[in-house]
Amino acid sequence: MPLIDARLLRLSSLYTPTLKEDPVDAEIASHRLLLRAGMIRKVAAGVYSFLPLGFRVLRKVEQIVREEQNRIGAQEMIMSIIQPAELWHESGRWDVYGPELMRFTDRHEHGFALSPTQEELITFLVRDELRSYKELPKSLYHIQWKYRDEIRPRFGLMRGREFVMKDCYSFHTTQDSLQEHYDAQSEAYGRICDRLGFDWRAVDADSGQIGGSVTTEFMALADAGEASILYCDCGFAANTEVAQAGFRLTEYTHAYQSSTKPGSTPADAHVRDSLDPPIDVPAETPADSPAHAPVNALVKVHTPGVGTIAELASFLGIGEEATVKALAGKDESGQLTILFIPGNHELSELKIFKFFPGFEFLTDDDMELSGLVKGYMGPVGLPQEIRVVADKSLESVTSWLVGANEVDYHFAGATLGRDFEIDTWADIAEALPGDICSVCGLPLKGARGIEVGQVFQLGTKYSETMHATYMDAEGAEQPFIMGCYGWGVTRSLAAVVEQYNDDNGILWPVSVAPAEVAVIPLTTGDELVEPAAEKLAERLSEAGIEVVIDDRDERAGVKFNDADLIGWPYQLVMGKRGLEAGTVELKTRATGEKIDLTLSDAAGRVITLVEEQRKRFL
RNA sequence: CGGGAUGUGGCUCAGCUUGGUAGAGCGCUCGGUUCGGGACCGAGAGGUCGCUGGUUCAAAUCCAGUCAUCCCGACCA
Repeated sequence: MPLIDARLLRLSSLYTPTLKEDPVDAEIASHRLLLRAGMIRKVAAGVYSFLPLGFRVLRKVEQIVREEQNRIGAQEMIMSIIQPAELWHESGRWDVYGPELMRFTDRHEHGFALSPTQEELITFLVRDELRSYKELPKSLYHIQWKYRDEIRPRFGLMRGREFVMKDCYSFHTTQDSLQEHYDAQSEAYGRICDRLGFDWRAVDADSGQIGGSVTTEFMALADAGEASILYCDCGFAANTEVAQAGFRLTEYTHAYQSSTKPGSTPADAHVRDSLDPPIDVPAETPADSPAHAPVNALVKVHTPGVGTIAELASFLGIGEEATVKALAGKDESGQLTILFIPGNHELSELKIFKFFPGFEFLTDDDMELSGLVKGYMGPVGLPQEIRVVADKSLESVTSWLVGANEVDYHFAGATLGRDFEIDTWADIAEALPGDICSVCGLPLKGARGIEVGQVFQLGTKYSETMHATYMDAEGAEQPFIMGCYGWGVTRSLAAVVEQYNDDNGILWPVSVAPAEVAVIPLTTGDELVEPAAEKLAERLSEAGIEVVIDDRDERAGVKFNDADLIGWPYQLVMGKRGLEAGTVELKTRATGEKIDLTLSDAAGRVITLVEEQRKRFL
């Protein structure tokens, strides 16, 4: 058996150890199938080797990214993974990055880091040689291994400690110039998503550790994704971390009325929309019943032992969205703060930290000391010294159902401006699907996503701390205005499999498939089948098609199953039966469709199909 | 780091409760029969039972520690 065949991939000699059974440690589709198809193997937690077929796919993903970067004028280079500690000290991130930065010491006791990202090195690289405004703008990228000692690597290639990332850095003299390249990168990222076949969304996001203010994440939609996003048909889309939902007005304009039945308990109470006309109060109702109160009156409701939102909602027989949740904490100055958010929402930690750095919740003891009643906090009658903050979505809600600051009691109909005031309105609640889009007012939809890319406008954050400057037209030193653009290459590979798989295996889009066409002779050694298969494979290969031939001495079932598992997009099945009638079978993996072609037509038809697919992904 | 779980031939797992001989299926090697959706028959190779220590006449099994891996949470391409 020849070891090398430059044109044809031969399964008989290819190293692709496929597995019949699911590996026990693999949970999600991409991890499971890439292992089973013999494309990757685990080395350690979050560290994988790419076997020949996996490597081919990896190279194809890289090539698509490379072409789209080159197209917008970014220049490819390659920077080292090993980086001296001094650079990281200079930017201040040696300490900030924390244990996630993989570090080591050489024999001379010099500290180094394995690169998790390249802001430091690229800034170091250009600051002494890119000196004049005449040389700007510049955009430089490389596709390189990255190292991050993740707290919890998981899901195979999805969150590894070693992964391939394309990272690009651009240098500008003006914000306009940065914006222009940022837009070009965003468009390039959209094209990469399209060429990889992604169902994707570009979303507003948090800039995290990298810093900067303007940023967009590119999400491949998939249930296995670690990110959650909210989007709207109007085009709005954001990472749930930062999504600011519009007012959930109608949900909260409820007033409480106690039941009118004599001897009734609060559990019989019902909640009605405040815009409705007042309900009729039957004649026999006692004169002191709250039922006689105006609809928006402040009503104290006895709610014994009801200390949580869930209990309150079920006790009153209403939805959690009709209640207001209170949380007590303090910021770094020690200022006591009560936060109010819609009852069915959670506080967003990311948002609260932006408003109140160092915010932490009050302990039960602290609450008692401050005179707060756990489980029954509300805005009515709070001491002056407590700062009262409420989520923006509550601003237009006039009537609140809240704690009465007294054990076992809540207030219904607590009215903003009449019964209480809010000191600060802030976006602090995490938005949910069904919340109102702040752009168009329709309900938001939710989805899970895999973050495959993110673009940032860094501004002068790194150039200032690392003194990276150029000379402007007036001869004055100016810090570079920078952008950076990351794309997860290995993660993209996993994302493709997440979106393209079925019970039998992977359904590679032609753009990244390890080969475009598989020729599958069903009987080896047969004087009719074997030469015909070799000839057909040869012809396709000569036409520039990437062909694999399954020339292993295996039974038909094994070949079919491996072909579907690995996911060759087009499979030409050649059996004795068909060939005697002059036909071969063409199976399209993505659709499962099988059609018979005459032997003489087969090559031409498949070449046309592949070329159509190639165009689709260009 | 907190919570949960698992470590037994290459893979998937049984055996552990109740200590005494290490097992199955798949895969692999050889021979034969088969050959269009993971064949069958026969023969065979292959295991420090994660590691260390303890209890015991005797430990895969009981005890302690430790390491690794996976899942949930806090961090992120």
